[in-house]
Amino acid sequence: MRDPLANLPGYVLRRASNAVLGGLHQRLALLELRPVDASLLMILHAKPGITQSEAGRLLEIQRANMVPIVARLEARELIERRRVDGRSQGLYLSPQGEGLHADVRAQVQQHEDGLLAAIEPGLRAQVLPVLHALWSAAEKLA
Amino acid sequence: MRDPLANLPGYVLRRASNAVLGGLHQRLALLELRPVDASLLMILHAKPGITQSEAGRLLEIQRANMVPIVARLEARELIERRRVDGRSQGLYLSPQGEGLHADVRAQVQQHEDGLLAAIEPGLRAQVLPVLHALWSAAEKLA
DNA sequence: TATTGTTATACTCTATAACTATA
DNA sequence: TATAGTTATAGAGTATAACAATA
Repeated sequence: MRDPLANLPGYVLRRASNAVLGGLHQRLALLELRPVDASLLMILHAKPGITQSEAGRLLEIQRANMVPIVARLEARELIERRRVDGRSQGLYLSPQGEGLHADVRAQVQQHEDGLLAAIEPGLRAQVLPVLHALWSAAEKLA
Repeated sequence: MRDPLANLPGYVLRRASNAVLGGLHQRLALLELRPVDASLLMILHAKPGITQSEAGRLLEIQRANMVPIVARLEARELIERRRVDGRSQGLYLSPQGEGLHADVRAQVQQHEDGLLAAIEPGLRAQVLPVLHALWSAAEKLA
């Protein structure tokens, strides 16, 4: 056997994840964004006004680790903070942020089109169902 | 929409991978092993005498980063090094390593059985084909 | 009391460069 | 010249603890 771990779903899942993320990383680097930055831009586009903590819970990133991410995007004037109450602040895409979000969407779309094109047609429709099933199965066990 | 990124295969792939790996991490912690340690034990069981560099290429871990992994397992007397020539050394499971490998196999098997049991039966047979397709699609694009 | 944002910090994982000894 | 193993180091990502201000 060439790769003795190739029959282990968990192992293949991780290898696939790393390989796919690597490709996306390259594409997003063209926009000077990391994958996590891009995901936050997409969250803010879909849920404008969400707080930093809420976004962190959605992405499974802890409060403390959201700080440098938000600061980085704010420093580039891609996002804005507006006070909600004394302790919370809603996050919004700035006009530049909306513009860059469109580029992100395009890169993500091209990336995924490229991936799906390299997968046998009969399997394509199974990709998302299988991934969601694995995700929810793993979370149920935890 | 609850999670605006739930339609992105790459995102769901990463979330699924992290969730699955988290569960495996907990199980292997019972054996005081990290996932990468367990994967190396399985490689050595399947390919005794493989060199450190070859194992690294198989697992996509760079030479330099293999050093602490091998040192950790050797310090626990789970693996042995035998010189092949002046610069290479074959790696082998020690008797204790073989014993622990059996425990690793059992934990991995239970982990994956638990996962598959939480997935709709009709989807189970698609899991490995989809993951391999994603892996090889991503590597083709790179 | 619980939550938000923050700081500081530590640990793991990964990446690169350089060195030696050998092929 | 190329490869194996190694060292040192830097960069990410992630985890915990603590604090002030506010709900």
